[in-house]
Amino acid sequence: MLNTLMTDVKDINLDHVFQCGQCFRWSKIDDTYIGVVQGVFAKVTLKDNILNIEATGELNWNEYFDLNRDYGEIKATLSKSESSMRESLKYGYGMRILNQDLWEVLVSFIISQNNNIPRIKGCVEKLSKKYGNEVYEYEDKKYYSFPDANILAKLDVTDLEDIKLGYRAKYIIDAAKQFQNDRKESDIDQATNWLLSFNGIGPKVANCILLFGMGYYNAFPIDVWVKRIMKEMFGLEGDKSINEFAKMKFGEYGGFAQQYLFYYFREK
DNA sequence: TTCCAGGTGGCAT
DNA sequence: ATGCCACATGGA
Repeated sequence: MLNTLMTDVKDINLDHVFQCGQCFRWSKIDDTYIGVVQGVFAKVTLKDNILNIEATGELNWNEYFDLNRDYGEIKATLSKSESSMRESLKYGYGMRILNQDLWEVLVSFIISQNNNIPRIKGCVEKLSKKYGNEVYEYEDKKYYSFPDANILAKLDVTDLEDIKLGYRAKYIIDAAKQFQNDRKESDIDQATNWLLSFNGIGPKVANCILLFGMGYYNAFPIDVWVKRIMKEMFGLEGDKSINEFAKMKFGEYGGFAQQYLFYYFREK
């Protein structure tokens, strides 16, 4: 196991990072989070501003946890432009947007449609167990990588019956056939069009993928929770007015704002 | 039993 | 362009 220490880390809390709804493959045992990233098994703890990572392989953890970004500045800016954000910012003070694998995010959020978080996690786990590679065994539990697109592309929907993906199984196999990692989209509009060309990816899922898997931090996913929040806080209804408001109010930090709000209201 | 969950595709206006 | 509605699954 490789041990990595990140000292003096700021604006980070592992519960906020892993439980804010952006990822589905980390589990908590006592104070330790355990997961698999890019085929690397890892145990993560945070104590006294030291992030301790034990992993089975090399990974740029600095990038994964987005540690080069100044979240203090982001929170200060959001707080200034919209004072009613402050409760959410305070509540989820240690949230960070992880730099996750695009393919894993794409599939995970196809699964997320009309679904609940515990079941999404279950589906992603079962998918990994059946079609990923065994990466490590820890305390009598085996951990698996998320399966590559070329593995899932060969499957038939009947192969996925026991994963209980429902009608989403077809979307995932089709997406696996269509997915190419070497793409040429260079801005958010091109990337959005590429995502919307997948069957089973609509505006909401596309925005989640843009934000969590492609580094477009101005993406603003609008789901049932965000609709409630926007109506309650600002009296806004309809995706169009919500999008305009987010763009005007949060600008390049839209994705962060959305995530602080989502996490606070969902936990509340 | 019915309703809901980080929605979307297909079809009718 | 906009408004319904079916869609698998499991927990409340």
